[in-house]
Amino acid sequence: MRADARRNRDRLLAEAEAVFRERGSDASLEAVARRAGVAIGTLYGHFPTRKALLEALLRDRQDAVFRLGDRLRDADRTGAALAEWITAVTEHAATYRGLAAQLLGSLDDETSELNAACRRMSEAGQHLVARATAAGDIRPDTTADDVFALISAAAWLRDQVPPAQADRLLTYMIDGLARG
Amino acid sequence: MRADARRNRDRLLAEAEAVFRERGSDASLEAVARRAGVAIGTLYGHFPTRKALLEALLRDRQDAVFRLGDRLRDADRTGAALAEWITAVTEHAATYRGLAAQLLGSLDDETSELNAACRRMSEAGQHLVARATAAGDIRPDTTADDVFALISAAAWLRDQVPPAQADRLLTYMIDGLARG
DNA sequence: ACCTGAACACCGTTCAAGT
DNA sequence: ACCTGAACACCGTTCAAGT
Repeated sequence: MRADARRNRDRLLAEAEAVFRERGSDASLEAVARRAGVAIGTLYGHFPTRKALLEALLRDRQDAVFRLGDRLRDADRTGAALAEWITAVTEHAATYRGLAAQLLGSLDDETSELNAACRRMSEAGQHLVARATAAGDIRPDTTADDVFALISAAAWLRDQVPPAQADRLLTYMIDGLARG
Repeated sequence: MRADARRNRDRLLAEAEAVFRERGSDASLEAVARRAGVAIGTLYGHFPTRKALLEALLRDRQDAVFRLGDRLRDADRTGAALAEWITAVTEHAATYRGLAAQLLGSLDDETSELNAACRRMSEAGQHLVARATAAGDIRPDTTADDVFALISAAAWLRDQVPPAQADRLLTYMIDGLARG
């Protein structure tokens, strides 16, 4: 990759991060290009879709989430492990306003650049759900899709209400999952 | 109100209803005006903001919700009454994609044309929450704002996942509220 | 009293032309 | 190999001019 291309790519990612944090993940791509000091076509050259740009932005953060998933795989307290997973992924999915909807919508959309990441997250959740149901820690009919959807709803809430309230409501949701 | 103005207003409401159902509550207002056969200025003349248009669209449906609120005011089983209220308002808030966010955001925004409706809904909820906490049917620290936020999250979910799953997750949330 | 539609500012996306 | 920016299609919102 040419040096100037690399530099443009890096600047685009940095400005996209800033703009998405300020205005949400549906913010203007023209604004991102403008702030990065490149033409709009350069943005499209590096990231053909908004989701491709989002995927690149989330890469590093996702790795941390997956490491947590690995660490929780064999935890003794399966209910607590699932709760910790849900809390971490909720925070991840609330990085930018509007991201939760994109992630939830990408789980079943194979054309989405976010699909692979969503599937990996869902599969990590799947394992934790299976262990928690086997241990009787959560409702027996719970699916990995349920957990992914609940996480998305909690992440959506984090963008709409004060953090303390969002945390409390997430606790309610997790408890609702536990109730048999 | 002049007869032609009345006719335009009615057509605008009918087409907005259709367009918002198809494309969500942030659909193009130009498309609404186009389908109603009037100029875009006519739409703005009748409804100065998108929220004003939404408010007019929701009026009838809201009345039904408030009647349910009145009916539940003195119910014996306060937990069940609150659950019924939550279910009904969730359905109401999921009428169009994107509406839940507008409603939740309008609760504390006095400049929003939806503010009055949100406050009325919140107050009806407030009474049911107070009765349910007094009876020990739900967590004692639950507020009317919590319930409104939970309803919004459930409504948001209804636009993202299949109805059966949304119903199941709403049950989880309501149970989470009940857990002491 | 109400309607029209041009005007302005803005955006998503593509692609021919440049370096 | 990559970048530029004009081009096209679309939208939100306002407001002078019409009826």
